[in-house]
Amino acid sequence: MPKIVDHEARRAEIAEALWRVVRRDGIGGASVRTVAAEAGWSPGAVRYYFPDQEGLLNFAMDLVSRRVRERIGAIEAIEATGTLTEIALRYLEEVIPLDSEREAEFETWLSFIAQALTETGAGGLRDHLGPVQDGLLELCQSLITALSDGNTLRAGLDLQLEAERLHALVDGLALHVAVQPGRTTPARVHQILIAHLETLQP
Amino acid sequence: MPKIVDHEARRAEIAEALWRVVRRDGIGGASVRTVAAEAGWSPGAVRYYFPDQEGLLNFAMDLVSRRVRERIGAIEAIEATGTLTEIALRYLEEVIPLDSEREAEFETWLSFIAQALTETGAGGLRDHLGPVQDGLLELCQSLITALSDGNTLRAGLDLQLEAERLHALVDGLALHVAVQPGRTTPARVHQILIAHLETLQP
DNA sequence: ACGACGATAACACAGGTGTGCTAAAAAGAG
DNA sequence: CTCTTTTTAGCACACCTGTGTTATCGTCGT
Repeated sequence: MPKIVDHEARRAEIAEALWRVVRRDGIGGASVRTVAAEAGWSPGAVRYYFPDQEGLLNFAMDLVSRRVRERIGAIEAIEATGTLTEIALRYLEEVIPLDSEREAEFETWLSFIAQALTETGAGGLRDHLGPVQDGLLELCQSLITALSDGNTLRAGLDLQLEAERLHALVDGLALHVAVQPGRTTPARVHQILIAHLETLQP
Repeated sequence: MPKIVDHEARRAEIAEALWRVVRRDGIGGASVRTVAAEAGWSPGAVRYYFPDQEGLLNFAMDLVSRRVRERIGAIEAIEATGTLTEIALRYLEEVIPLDSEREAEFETWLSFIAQALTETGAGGLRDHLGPVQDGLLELCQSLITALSDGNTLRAGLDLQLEAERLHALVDGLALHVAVQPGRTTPARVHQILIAHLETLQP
């Protein structure tokens, strides 16, 4: 029997190289050859795992999607000390790109979004947009629900609307951090999120 | 004397063709040839007005930037009837992509952002990011200030922080409209903005 | 040792790209 | 009409792209 490699792991490794290329040169710079060079293999080797580049791009975007949702799922196990608001804050900051790793992830994701929006109808990159969006929205929903159940929420609020408002705020902050990190600093994001959560309190 | 054409107008016309190509095929699809075909000229003609494609891209992005800021400036003349909150709402909805034209503009802008973020340091597309961002932030600032001066604002609010929070909310909503127009409808955006402005009232 | 087969590399081809250069066309002044 | 300058089209070159095909390498069970 010949050498056996874990295909899925190898594909993930190549996809991560794709991310780095996309972040460095934009999505247009992600050719089979450049990705192969970034990953440290020959173009032929890359094409063994991905017959065409469309499949490569799709896999890479899907992998981002899966990683993001995994991370959102993983933070269920976050430290549950302090007030409910403090806990909610900790959840949210897990999602906003405040360190360089998540910053890279968000910028890459932004490139994917821009590319996916050019495709009309479903069936390509566009299919990966919804799940990530949904994951973050569901997180916001469960946070709002938790605040509500803990009587940490003003009465008479529309919970669904508040979740969507929080969701938009979080994505907007993430975008601002990416575009103008000098102005929208992590500390500033912290302040704005605190202020927002406080306005939800009784 | 030879035929005289308005260079600036012709460049703008070509830049608008560039936008259409970017929106349809992504920024990678915007070559000198494709843009020329979209604009209805020969590649040579396009190259007469833009010596290289980097200049073309820069001009096109700068033109978006100028147009957006012009539009923000132009809505100073908006109808000033109703409560201050209603007026503020009308301003904000002038900025969020709720019709197909501004939707196209926003998607194109998103592609530019993604591409600009790949460039390290200043000097390229990245220079056009700040001004647009600033324009929208300043609009939010003046709206918050107007609400404050009109005693339509809760006491004790940090005006600068509220402007930034509103700014992030607006950009997040715009992003959500672009990514999931099915879920984030214009009517929903309207509701969320109203809810947000109401939380700022005394 | 050997052979079989998964994994990798290499090459070939047609097509698209940016851009430098050159020839043609158009249009008003004299 | 003719000349002059601006504007447009066209061609050529080297380079990069995706992908199909073919050959080589490495590793293991026998």
